[in-house]
Amino acid sequence: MKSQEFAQLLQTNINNGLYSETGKLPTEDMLMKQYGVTRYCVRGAVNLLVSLGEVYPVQGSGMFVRESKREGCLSLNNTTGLTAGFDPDTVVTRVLALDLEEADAALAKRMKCPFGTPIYALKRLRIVDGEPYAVEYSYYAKSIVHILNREIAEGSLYRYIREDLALNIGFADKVVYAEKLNADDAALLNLSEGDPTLIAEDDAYLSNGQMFNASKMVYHYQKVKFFNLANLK
Amino acid sequence: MKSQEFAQLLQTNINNGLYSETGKLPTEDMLMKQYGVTRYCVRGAVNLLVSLGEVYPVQGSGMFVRESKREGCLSLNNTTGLTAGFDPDTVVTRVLALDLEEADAALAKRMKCPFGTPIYALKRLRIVDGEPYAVEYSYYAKSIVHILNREIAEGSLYRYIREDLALNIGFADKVVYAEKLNADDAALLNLSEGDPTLIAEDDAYLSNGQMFNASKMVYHYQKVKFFNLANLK
DNA sequence: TAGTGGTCTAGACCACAAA
DNA sequence: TTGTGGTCTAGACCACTAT
Repeated sequence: MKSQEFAQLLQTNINNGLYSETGKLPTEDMLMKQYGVTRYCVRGAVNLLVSLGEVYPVQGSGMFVRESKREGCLSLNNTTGLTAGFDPDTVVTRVLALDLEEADAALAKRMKCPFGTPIYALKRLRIVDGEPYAVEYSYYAKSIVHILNREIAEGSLYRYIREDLALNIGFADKVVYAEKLNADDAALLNLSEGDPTLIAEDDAYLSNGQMFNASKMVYHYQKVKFFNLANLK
Repeated sequence: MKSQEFAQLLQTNINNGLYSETGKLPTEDMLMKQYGVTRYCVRGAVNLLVSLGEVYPVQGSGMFVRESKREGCLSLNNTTGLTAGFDPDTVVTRVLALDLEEADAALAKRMKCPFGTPIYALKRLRIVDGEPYAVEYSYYAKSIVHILNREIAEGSLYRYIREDLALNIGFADKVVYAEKLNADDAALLNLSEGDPTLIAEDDAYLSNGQMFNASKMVYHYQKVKFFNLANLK
């Protein structure tokens, strides 16, 4: 069994509360025996969970579960966009605009591509439980996401890219800040111009380092919080 | 040489632009030869840098530098509070209040400690380049941070805890959101009541899992952005 | 002192990318 | 096909915690 699979197994155990009585995982030796895996595998899996902020190891003492899932918060570490973390049934997406453009200077810089590169430009309103949740402005490189139509845009684009296009999503740079809402976005979010809004800008890359997506999410400030489990060592 | 030291060395090289020509690190074999370290050490170091978002590996191709340091943004992954990432000379801290309290029900819950536990309560105004930057409300467990006075509070508390008290800071849970400023904080930040503000709440733990600090940072929304290098795999 | 996690060695073979 | 990173084995010893 690979470290990654084993990490998934441990994660499932944690989520099922298997270790909640003591708050700690079995020792490395126990895990090796229980699951018939090597120490290499155990340590690889634990390292993954540590870097995800799920557990923390204390030398000489054990490996402890870090129970601090903030309910209803969006994770800053694992997700881009929005669908992950919500029941898909509760998310409705209204496509406000979808165009195929050729990158001008600004967009070329934003997408780190040559001038004139074809780029899909998309504007969506994300609705959760019937309430407007975020306005999303996003761009996708046509060279990677060859086909993008309204039907696809009404679903989870990340699911589409990962599963239907079979591309490996790797990492993202995020910038988060607060701003005053403009009139347009305020109207879409049922808020007033000048109200606060929480903004997240993402640059997303495939695991081979190709940038495929830039987006700006304008969140309803009363409905969205981000959480992050940081390692300060 | 330990993996961690080697990661530090590689990080320094990256920061010095040693790899900026090709954008990639030497191969594992090269690093082993150049620095006389084992593959174990190389891979441990690279894994660290990957989890920090500094590099990304592409199987069969190489290890690439992820150049996206956002100038002037605060990192969400590595830091709590503020001093890290600024030239200490440019940061001035005004202590607005410092009291030793016994935890009431709310504070006991916030600090995950028993009712009545002694807690330092601190309110500070952080000033960067002469401009108000953030209002900070923070609590420190006296059982861990035994002594806290105005003189100490005017400096970097994390430096104090790490270096003077020789404690190992481990990790933090962060929650980030936007809000309307209240009149008090607005006055301190030279903004208006009802303006947006970016809030970060941190629960910080020693590496043995003891919680020692809870804080709420009320940031000037025009001066602060957060960035985060996320791994989506 | 015993238990537990942290580091390391010296190999081997697999999976993927580029030529 | 070759080079590169990914995974793994089977050990050994070190560093820290709890008793």
